[in-house]
Amino acid sequence: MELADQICEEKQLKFTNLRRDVLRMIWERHAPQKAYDLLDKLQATNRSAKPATVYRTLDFLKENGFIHKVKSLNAFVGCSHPLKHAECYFLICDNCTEINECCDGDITSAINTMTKKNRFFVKNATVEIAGRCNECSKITE
Amino acid sequence: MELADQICEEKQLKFTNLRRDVLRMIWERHAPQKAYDLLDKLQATNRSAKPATVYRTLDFLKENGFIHKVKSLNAFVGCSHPLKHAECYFLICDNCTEINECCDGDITSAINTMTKKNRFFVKNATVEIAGRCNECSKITE
DNA sequence: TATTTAACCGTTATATTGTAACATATGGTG
DNA sequence: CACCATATGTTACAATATAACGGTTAAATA
Repeated sequence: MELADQICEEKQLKFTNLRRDVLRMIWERHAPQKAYDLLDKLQATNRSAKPATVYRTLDFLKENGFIHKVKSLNAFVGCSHPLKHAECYFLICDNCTEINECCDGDITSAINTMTKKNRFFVKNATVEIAGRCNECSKITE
Repeated sequence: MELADQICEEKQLKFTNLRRDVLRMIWERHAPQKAYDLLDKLQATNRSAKPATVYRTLDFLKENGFIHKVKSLNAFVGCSHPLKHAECYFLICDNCTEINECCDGDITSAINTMTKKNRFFVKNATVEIAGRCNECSKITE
């Protein structure tokens, strides 16, 4: 959060209460959160919140690298290093729904090699790996 | 399509007209197609088609490895090698919307190494790379 | 052949996810 | 203060997806 403050100041972005609240909510849980769940929470203190309120705010946070959208879940998680927002890959446990952001250079360079071979110019790579975290792999089937 | 026929026979799956039609529609274009677009096309010949019709059929095709869902687009593409359906990665041109299925061992092994390091047990890896294909990179900004 | 059963499909309804468009407020700048 | 840009409020709706139930079909077994 303090980092977000810093970055907004540097980039001259308006880190309004609304944006601050939503980012805080997202960081409150370790698991991806749905837009409409965030909306419910928002409405607890901000009666006028509507879908557009949430989606606009999420857009701002996404564009500025503070959060990621997890596409396989249609849900949102905080980004733990907004400054190098690009090479972020996710490990998503389908039992406990915890999510783990990983930045792996080997994956990045494998992607780069592969895309170069295909003469493809990458803007953005989505890597979302679903499975079981170590804890959950022991317990349930 | 013939391959699909074969596989269904081997696996004792019922490759009904509906399923066959939807798979054919998906293969008709090289770009990912939306569920509701497929529904529109279906309704041209099959008045009774409803959302559930399409989604059920897509589920069948997905579960049996004939198609992929492209999560970053909420759209569906044919799988070019249903028999080894696992290590499929996508290059998605955001200009012409063509999509390219790639099976890259280096990416797979980078993912395996990374997940092992994190003691994570992979069930399924989604890799969707957005950018420009060679053609489109020359033309538009 | 008759009976059973499981899968497939039709149908209605509704849930979930996401945007468009326009009005109003707010805060910085000339 | 007047102006402008950006942010937010508000209404309406579009797009994506699933639940639930009943009828039909086709294959399997008695």
